[in-house]
Amino acid sequence: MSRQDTGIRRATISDVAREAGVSPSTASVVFSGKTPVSDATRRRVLDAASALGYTGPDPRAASLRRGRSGIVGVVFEEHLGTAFLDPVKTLMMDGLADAVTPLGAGLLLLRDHEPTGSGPSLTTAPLDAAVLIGCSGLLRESLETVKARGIPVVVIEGDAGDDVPRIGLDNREAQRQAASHLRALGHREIAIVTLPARVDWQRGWLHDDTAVTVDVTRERLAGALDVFPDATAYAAAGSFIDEGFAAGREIFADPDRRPTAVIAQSDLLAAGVIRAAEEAGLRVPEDVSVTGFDGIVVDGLAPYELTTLVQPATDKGRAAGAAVAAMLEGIPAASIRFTCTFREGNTTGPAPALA
Amino acid sequence: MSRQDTGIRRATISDVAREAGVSPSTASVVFSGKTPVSDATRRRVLDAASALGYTGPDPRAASLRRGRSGIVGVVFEEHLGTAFLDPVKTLMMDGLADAVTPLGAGLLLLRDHEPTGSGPSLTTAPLDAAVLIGCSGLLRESLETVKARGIPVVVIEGDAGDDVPRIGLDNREAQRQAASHLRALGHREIAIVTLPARVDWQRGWLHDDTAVTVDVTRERLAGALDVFPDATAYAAAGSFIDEGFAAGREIFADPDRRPTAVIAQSDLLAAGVIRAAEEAGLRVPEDVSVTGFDGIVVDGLAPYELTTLVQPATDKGRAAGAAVAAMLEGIPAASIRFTCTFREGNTTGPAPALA
DNA sequence: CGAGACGGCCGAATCGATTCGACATCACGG
DNA sequence: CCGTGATGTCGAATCGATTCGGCCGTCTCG
Repeated sequence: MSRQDTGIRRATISDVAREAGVSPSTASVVFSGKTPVSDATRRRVLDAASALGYTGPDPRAASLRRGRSGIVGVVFEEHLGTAFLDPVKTLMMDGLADAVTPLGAGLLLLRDHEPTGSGPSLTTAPLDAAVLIGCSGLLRESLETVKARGIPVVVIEGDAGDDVPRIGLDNREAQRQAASHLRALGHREIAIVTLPARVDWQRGWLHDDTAVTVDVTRERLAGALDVFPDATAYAAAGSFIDEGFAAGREIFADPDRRPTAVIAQSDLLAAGVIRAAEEAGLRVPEDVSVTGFDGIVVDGLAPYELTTLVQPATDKGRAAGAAVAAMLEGIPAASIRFTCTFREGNTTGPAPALA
Repeated sequence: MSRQDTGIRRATISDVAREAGVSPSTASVVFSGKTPVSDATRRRVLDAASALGYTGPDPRAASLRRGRSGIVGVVFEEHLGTAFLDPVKTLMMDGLADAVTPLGAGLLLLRDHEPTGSGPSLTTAPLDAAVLIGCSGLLRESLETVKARGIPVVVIEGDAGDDVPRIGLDNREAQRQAASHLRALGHREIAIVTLPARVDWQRGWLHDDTAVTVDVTRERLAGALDVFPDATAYAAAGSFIDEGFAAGREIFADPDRRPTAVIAQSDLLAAGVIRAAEEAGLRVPEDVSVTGFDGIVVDGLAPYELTTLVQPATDKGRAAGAAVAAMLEGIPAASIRFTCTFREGNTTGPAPALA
């Protein structure tokens, strides 16, 4: 009934064993290769299998017995499609995929807060481990479920308590480095374009620093403020060029109060800011300097080369994968904090002489 | 042993049942809700569960018994990270996610040709269904495995034989429409920038039409050639702005043989072509017209509005999800062919008068 | 007041494969 | 000629939950 209605049900390994005249255990071993089998037997089993159209052990049954499903859940806090719009996340996924593949595992996409109820959540999916991405408070909830299920967890860019390995970045220090660079170039009037301050944030000026609940945003902001305590900050609604463009327009709106440099918290934002600057008739970097963050390749930004902080996004993913692998082995995984590298491009230059 | 080494093993539903003083079947029913249970019993079971730290049925066991895992595999033919660079695929994933969520299923990312061997493939993952994306011959192989396993399959943008539902696009007709538009505007000298002609294609002029093995590329090319048989074609190595830029440079290189219009097979390529045109000192659309394909929002292309073919990318994903859902119900799903809508932007205009 | 209906709960079989200790066989060296 | 290993195969238990027929007690309606 519940079976694929081809009338007859698929062959099982017992069927194959019977057909081959061996015991199920032997047949099983032929497929798993856990134990040596004589060539003759192997041949017989394999022949029987293909005769019956048996394509290998049912993963469901295997995973039950093994206690492993070969699936690592990746939990996002945003709409799945949105997550992949972010090149950094994409790169991380890449690294993650790289790292779990040799483990024989695949990546299951999960949403943090499933809206339509019935979806597969942390609770119902056959996961071996989970990787949480992001840092908003929302993840806390997911975290509890997962920890309760006794599944190894790793958190990327977020804080999940001390018992959960964390893959992070030296956001504050890195951002401070970029800020110092600008300071050294003589800049004093600075505007900051930040990533969203909160989930569901609408773009707008950031007057109250405490309003920032997203860790990454807060840390990078702090780094910038370390050097320029008086800088103004405008928070975008996402890491997109268009958001940066909108922010840039705001920032360059009043000719009398134009900053000489803009610190953007992502390369995409920076690209938008540059475009806004061009629109406002400002040359980059002669009239205004712009720094980014991430070190990704912004498609279509040429000939500009962003002055930015290069973060090892792929490595972060890979590290998360490695941590998962370790935990699966029973070895406790340590938190890792990656370091960004400052890269000077052609979007920053000496502060223009005072008008 | 193989257990999570917390010393004691996790509680099972039988433990809970015992603790609550009911039979395992009753306890099971409390969680699944398949059968009415008295409130008193439910309470007892739930209490027992939380006392034992039982977080719900083990998905592995459940899926074995149920014959369903709640997982739909999505097979890409490229590096996972690369796949998400394409906005169209991203949108499709979105639609797909939407459509399978109410089904209670999640999306498992799979690579067609797992390089490192041991990865989870179509053969080893506990899939309820699979969605193949893309169209190269490589997928053929995957297809066989999946069909052999008796798993429902849907193919997006590709041909998999008549017994496999296919979600497609009227690529040729649509592209022809754009070409006709240009023709009506008086254009006669046309260059086409195509998507990759083959997997692992290096960018370059396309001299031999038969070299094109990728379906989408071929169909759109055919549509353009229907109207402009003599058009030259340059095949990019991927759907990126930078690729379009590179192609554009080639195309605009020789001032004596510049086309008056460029048909790009994707919006991203078109954006790059426009940028190349600007670089060459050509105005769009006064000196050269450019059309795209996809109808996506190209981040940072403003103020241009591409003349393009809008394809219902999200709907394609949704349709694939729906097809999967149907097949899971035992209802055979039909192939669907979506229609693109021509949208005129400000990147096409009358052909310039002859110099 | 009795019979049928129905809500609730239980038993037992089942899903399909894996695993490990036991066992048979055969070769070889002392 | 027999003990000792090595090699390969088998049996049986197990993984954890689901499901369906059946049974029992109560409620309802005639």
